Amino acid sequence: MPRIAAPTVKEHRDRQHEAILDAVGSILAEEGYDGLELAAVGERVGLARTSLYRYAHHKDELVAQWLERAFGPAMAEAEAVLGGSGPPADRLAAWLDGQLDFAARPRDGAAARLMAEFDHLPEPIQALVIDGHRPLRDALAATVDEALADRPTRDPALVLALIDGIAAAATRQAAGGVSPKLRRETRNAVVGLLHGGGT
Amino acid sequence: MPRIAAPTVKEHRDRQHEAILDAVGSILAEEGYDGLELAAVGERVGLARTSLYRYAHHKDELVAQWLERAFGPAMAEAEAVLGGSGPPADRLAAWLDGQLDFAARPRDGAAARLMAEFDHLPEPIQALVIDGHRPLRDALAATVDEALADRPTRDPALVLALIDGIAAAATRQAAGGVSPKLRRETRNAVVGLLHGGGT
DNA sequence: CATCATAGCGACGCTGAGTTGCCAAGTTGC
DNA sequence: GCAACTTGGCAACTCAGCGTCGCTATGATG
Repeated sequence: MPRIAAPTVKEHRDRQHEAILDAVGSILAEEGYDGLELAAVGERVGLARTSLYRYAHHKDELVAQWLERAFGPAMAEAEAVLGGSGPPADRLAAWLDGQLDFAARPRDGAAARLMAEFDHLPEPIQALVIDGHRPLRDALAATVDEALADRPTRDPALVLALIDGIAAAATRQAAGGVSPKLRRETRNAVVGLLHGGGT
Repeated sequence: MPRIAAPTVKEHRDRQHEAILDAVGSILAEEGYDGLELAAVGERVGLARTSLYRYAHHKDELVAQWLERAFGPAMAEAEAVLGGSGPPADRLAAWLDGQLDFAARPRDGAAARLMAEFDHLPEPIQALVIDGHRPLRDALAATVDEALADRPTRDPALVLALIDGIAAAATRQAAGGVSPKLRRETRNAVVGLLHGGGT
């Protein structure tokens, strides 16, 4: 155990782990997923590339850990917003507002970017993350169901998919900053999607 | 020039090229972009892996060629639809209809899948293809501008981005078949996005 | 028929992920 | 306080996949 810079080994390990995930995040923000190389991660932390395998079994696991750390709190909050009280359309709009804020926070730029590109990530990562997302997906679906409860001709699953598309597009836009216009257009788009609709 | 199975060399080359792009397409459909390996492409065509470099400088160029072949006609048609006559909202709806039909054609499943995820493809591919897409993007933007011409408070760029998101989400849904409901929900979503809006 | 152009291929080099065995430095039990 | 144990770190290795190079065989060209 060479070079320990913390009171205890356990603590040292925690710090290193944090530093590694920080490096992963910043590289993801700068280079994107395809530009993420373990050698670069190690270099930023001051570790040999192979030492990273003490903290994760695979490169993708490192990314998954980082996603968990980055998304965990925001997802919990989003779930709370969706599960709150008030008209479902308002809750959805509030959720979207939160998404935009999250995407706009510079520190979480990488997170937002990956969220927007989720479909393109390698299968294993999707699989690793999808479980963490399930509660949020369920909350979203439930809220859309509720919003459309008295509109039997609407198709909640499709509406949910379209809201998803809007949210993804808006999130991408928000990476460059959240303007009032963006907030308004997005909110109107979602609310319109719920209220508009067919016969 | 060993083993030629066509009247002329030129023709032989064309056939090989077609066969290679076919192989690229089928592998893309089966394995996705990340699962595309030149060795597999070569094997399907009956060529050594390295021989593929006679037809493209890089792996990504092969993908770009395939995209061009796959999207070219559909893009031209989409451009024509958008540039047609009638209310701009109707033209956008018609364009979306075409997108859904295209995505639902089994033979073009891989193309539709990649189109839906275009934004998430690796940078080099985007760069290679983006030029081919520009006319369509321009036509889309122009149509949205036209649709919002008498609504000075709206933001055409943002609306376009959101329509994009809806189109992508709908295209993904359409890969599993186009139901009347999907068609209706999608159309309403886009039209609502144009007509709804702020103050 | 001599020359040229080029499809195809095998050998090679490079990069980046993952494995293995060793060492050094904390931790633990007596 | 020392011996046994644990574990972070690392260098050397393997492996997969992309791209390059030089040669050969064969069709085109005059």
